[in-house]
Amino acid sequence: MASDKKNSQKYQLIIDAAVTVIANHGYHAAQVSKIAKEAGVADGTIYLYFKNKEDILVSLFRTKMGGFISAIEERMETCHNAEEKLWQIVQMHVTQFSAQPKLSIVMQLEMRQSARELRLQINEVLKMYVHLMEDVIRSGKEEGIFNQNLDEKLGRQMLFGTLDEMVTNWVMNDRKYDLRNLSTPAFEMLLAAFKSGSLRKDV
Amino acid sequence: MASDKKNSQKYQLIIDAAVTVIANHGYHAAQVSKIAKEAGVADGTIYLYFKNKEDILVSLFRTKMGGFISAIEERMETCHNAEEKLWQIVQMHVTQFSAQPKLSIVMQLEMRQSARELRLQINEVLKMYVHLMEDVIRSGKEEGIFNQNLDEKLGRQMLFGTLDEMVTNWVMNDRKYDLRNLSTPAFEMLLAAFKSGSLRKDV
Amino acid sequence: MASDKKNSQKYQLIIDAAVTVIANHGYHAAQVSKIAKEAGVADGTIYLYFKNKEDILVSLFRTKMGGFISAIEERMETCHNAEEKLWQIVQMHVTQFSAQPKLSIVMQLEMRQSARELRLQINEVLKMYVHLMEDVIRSGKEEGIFNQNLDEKLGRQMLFGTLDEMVTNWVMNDRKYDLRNLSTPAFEMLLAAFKSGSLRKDV
Amino acid sequence: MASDKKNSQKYQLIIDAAVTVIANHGYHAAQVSKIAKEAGVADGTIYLYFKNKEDILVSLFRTKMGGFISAIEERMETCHNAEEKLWQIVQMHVTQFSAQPKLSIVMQLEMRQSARELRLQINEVLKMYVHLMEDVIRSGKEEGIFNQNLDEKLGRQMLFGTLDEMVTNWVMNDRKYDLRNLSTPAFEMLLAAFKSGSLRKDV
DNA sequence: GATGAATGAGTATTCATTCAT
DNA sequence: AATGAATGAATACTCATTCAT
Repeated sequence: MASDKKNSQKYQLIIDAAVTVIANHGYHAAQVSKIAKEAGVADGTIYLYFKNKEDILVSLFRTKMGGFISAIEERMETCHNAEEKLWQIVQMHVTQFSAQPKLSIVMQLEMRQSARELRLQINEVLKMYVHLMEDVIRSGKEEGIFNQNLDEKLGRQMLFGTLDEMVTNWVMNDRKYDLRNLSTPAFEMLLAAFKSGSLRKDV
Repeated sequence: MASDKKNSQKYQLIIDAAVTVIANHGYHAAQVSKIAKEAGVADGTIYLYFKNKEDILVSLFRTKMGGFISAIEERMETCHNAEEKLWQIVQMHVTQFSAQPKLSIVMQLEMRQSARELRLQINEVLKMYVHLMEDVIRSGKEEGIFNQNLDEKLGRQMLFGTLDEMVTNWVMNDRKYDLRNLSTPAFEMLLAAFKSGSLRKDV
Repeated sequence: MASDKKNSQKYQLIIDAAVTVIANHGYHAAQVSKIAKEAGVADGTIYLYFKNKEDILVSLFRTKMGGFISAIEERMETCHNAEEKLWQIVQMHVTQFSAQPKLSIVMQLEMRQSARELRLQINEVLKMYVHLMEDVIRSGKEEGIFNQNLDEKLGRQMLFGTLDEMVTNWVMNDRKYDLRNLSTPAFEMLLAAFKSGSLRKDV
Repeated sequence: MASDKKNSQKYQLIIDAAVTVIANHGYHAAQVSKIAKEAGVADGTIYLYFKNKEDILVSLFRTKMGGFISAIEERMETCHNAEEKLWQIVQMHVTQFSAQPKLSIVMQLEMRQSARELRLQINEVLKMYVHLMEDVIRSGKEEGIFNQNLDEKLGRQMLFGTLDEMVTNWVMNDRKYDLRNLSTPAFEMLLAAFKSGSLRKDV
């Protein structure tokens, strides 16, 4: 039944309405009634598809971030080594946010204002992304491309932290510049960082 | 007069009470009356020292983050080159948060839930830190240590993004490990990243 | 839609509850929650029908005073000259307040304690009554019944001031006597006053 | 001791400060601290001269209205008959308010917003004025100038209601015109009203 | 499935008054 | 007498959620 609902037309309709309302009015002004109005349904109808307001937001995050990560995972399969994979992560991360300005606002600025409890659920979704990143770093080490001493968690923190800060800055500056221009230099710096230890070791 | 108040004993008392309450109960459960009780003053007394609730939080951030940044700036003066300065930023950032667990929770998790308006004021304070970081990167380029093509803003985003993500992960994992152990590998990776371009140029 | 709400059962229910609460407890003790309880609805329901507390009071005044004035205007149409009209004003003013003791308390004593802003809106409603009175005085002059030199505004001030003071005194004396007994002598005095100049002119 | 205080310099200083503050900021914005500041004394000092805030306002009313009524009573003594006395009341009432714009605002608009309890004490002060007016009407009847059937209370209500409404309208219209110009026509109308019955009796 | 009117818990802030100095 | 820092009670309004239709 849950799956029935998630495949239903209105389920997506309501999630997209939530994205629009949050992007336009901000997280704190995104009342359930406003989302219902944007979706063209009655307030009560929301509760036929979602347990409560938090469920809308978690579902929003799961759906959108899920698609985001899936797209990257798909690309991974075409890659021959960790360097290419790293490039795909950087490039896809930047490209996908570039292509969805409304979603960028919601993800980078507004949803971060959410309560602790919701943030925990968001983190559950992000774990997939985290694992993906750590897998790439691990395989890079196995391939001998990255420094053998590279801490996988620290590497992932640098990778995610850098990408996240890049996108956040871009959104906070009203998306005035083309974020995609930063993917190549960012990739090169991250690559150098991940290789770094090895360089010195060679000496 | 404003300075009188800020130097007063109770001003700090109330700010410290706010840190404690937010760390213990979370941002959304931090009612003014709870802060007053923790500080051992009457609710109304709060308003002799702060304009409103938002003012408590902004002052908290300004005071604590101001001290944080000042401590780093002070260290800068003892450094002879950009590499040393970068090390000081990484090391001090990590050390200062390590030493103040309650403040870490407040800064990394709770205050990010604040409303847009408050976050704008927080960003004003952070600008000082951003400038400090960009200054270091710029001087590193001038000294020929960092890649001449290194984008100062992108470099700063990587620096801040990495440090911020490191601390956030540490806090979210209940500070189970010693954050300071990460400062050396993080510094080395960042240094390699900032030098990276130059290596290729040498070729 | 606004009209839908104003015609709704609950709109009137709440206004009548406000009259009762204000009459019984006084203006300053008339909390929204008390009005809601008296009306038998939840606090929040009030805000489905009124913008805020002030809106309840303005609506109360507009509704009640509007009906009051309409009743007088209706009677005006049956009158053949200004003297009859003047009589209707005096008699209806006195009769209507006599018939609604609770409303008299609210109008004459309690609502006058309202803040400046609310009083401005009250004055807007009263303007209708003022115009009605001035129209009668003007027509009396045109009919040659009242003194040609009679200042319309001054005449209206005497008419309203006298009636208002009569009702206020009656309410403040706990409505111990029959206010309607004063309508005939009051009318005769006002009539003499309005004619007065003309008498001397004849000489 | 009470008399000591009332004769003290600061007692009057504080009352005059209250008039100024209420006239400038309105009744509801006239906080004790604002009055203290205007008077140039500390908040606590107020309570050495007045029991509480209400006591300031009652004292204000008693002092100012007392002087107002005394001035009229004094004039009464120079009058030879009720007609002259009536003229003095009308003329003095209008003249005294004309001469004190700030006090007019306070008396006619602002103090009427006061709570029921305060209003009762104000009415106590006004009783002196009421008696004065009723005395004049009674003497007018005894002198055969006014209608023998004239109800003293009703007559007084007309007299006070008319004067009060005249002054209130003048204040509400920002004192744009010379109120004193209305004293003669108002007097003539009132005189006619008070004589009225007698005219018909003569017939 | 769909509606939307009704619910009611929860909280920042002001300001008259006090009292230690 | 004078001060002014400290007190703490009191209240309108929002909005997620329900449920009768």
